[in-house]
Amino acid sequence: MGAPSATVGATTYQRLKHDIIFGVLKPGTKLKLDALRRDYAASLSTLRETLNRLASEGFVDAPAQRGFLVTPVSPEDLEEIAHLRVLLECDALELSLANGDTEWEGRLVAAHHKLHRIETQIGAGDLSKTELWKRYDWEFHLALIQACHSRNLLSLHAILYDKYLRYQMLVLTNRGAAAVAEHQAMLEAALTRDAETAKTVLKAHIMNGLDHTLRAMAGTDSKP
Amino acid sequence: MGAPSATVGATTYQRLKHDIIFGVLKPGTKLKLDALRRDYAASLSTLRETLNRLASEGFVDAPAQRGFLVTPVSPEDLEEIAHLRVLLECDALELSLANGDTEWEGRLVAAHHKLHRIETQIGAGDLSKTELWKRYDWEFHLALIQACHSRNLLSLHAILYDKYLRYQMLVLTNRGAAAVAEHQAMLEAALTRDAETAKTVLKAHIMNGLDHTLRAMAGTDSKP
DNA sequence: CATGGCAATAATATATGATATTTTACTTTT
DNA sequence: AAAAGTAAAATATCATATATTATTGCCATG
Repeated sequence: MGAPSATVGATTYQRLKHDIIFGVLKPGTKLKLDALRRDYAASLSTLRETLNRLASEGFVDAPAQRGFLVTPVSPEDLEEIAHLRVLLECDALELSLANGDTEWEGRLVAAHHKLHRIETQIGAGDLSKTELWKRYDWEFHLALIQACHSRNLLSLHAILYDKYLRYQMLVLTNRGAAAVAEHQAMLEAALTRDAETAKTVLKAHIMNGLDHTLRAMAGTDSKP
Repeated sequence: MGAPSATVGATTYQRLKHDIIFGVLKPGTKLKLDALRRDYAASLSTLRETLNRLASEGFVDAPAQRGFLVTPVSPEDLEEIAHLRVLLECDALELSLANGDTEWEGRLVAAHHKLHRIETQIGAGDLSKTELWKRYDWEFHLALIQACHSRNLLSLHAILYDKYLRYQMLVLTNRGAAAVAEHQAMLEAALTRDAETAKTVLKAHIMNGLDHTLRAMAGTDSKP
């Protein structure tokens, strides 16, 4: 039972991407192929294939002739990502509210329930269950837009969500009650098909998170 | 002079991508590694790296354990792509009009001039200079949004433009005078910083192209 | 003491060949 | 003609080899 063992390439891809997003591999880190071969138990060819994919998604930089490194971070980059996430996710949300059927509503309610549970359990300081919490956050945001029926839109959005997430993981803080209320408001607006409200709250939700993360980044900045 | 010979990987990437976009490799074609090795004079490793990159950009499909194929086409996919291109390019255009300086205006005027020249030379039926024409079209659309100052936005847009272009190349027709007028209108709106008009025209420009291509696709459809 | 240049070293890009698995094609059987 | 089983082709992965390119440390020169 469970997923039948996937290919080496696929698991390496997931592990590397995970480690970049969750900060195991810090921004700017040089990715030396020999070291990676040990750590990820994959051959050179497989690793290079994986790194090329991550490079084209923007999680890895591949300057010509000098290998790979974890894509660096910057406030400007985060702002761009947040901006794009607002643009795409709001658009997808509108489409989804227009198309979603009852099945979709069911999945949305379920996703929100799980997210709400863990959000209220965790509280504003606790960071022990971060991975699970972020998974549920992802599932809720995905559920919201899933009825947009555009594979292209969904796959672009997934990448942006992950890039945004990396910055959140970098500063390791959470906004607590405010975010909970925003999720609640989005659920309600979605169920009543109030696209305008839903979009407004979503935009605020993302921009507040941006603001929060930017402040935290400035706080932990290396410059004194 | 000229670009110093790039790496094998880079040139293979460009050639493969070009051949997919311009229909040398038809949608759905199986990409057999052995054959590619001959045709593109690259080793297996290099080819697989390239194909993985193209896969993550969506030009190639890579179903688990059964190699690679040129991503198939469908009217739905084209509609999604056109929709996304409108969304991103209009947003970028607005930002660009807000930020562009005189240098930017200069590059824009130059790009339009080249495009206009070749557009009026070619006429509605001629397809001999297609590649050059499309290059100038790209340069003009890029010039319009280049002052948006968002690397992330520009790189997403570049991929969408290429995907849209593949469909246009697939049906090999052009809209003639109408498109010329739209380009002209966009240039003027851009120079007068009239973002609303520019966006409206741009949206119409893309949607008209979509419509045109969809009709042509329906016409050459394999089903009788 | 700084600086420019050069050799030694490390790392990368590319290529080749080998093996285990998996698909696909084909043939035989019922 | 459907099912089953086998042969052939293709893929995924790996180990290794070579040429090219980047990096580092050292030395001479100013």
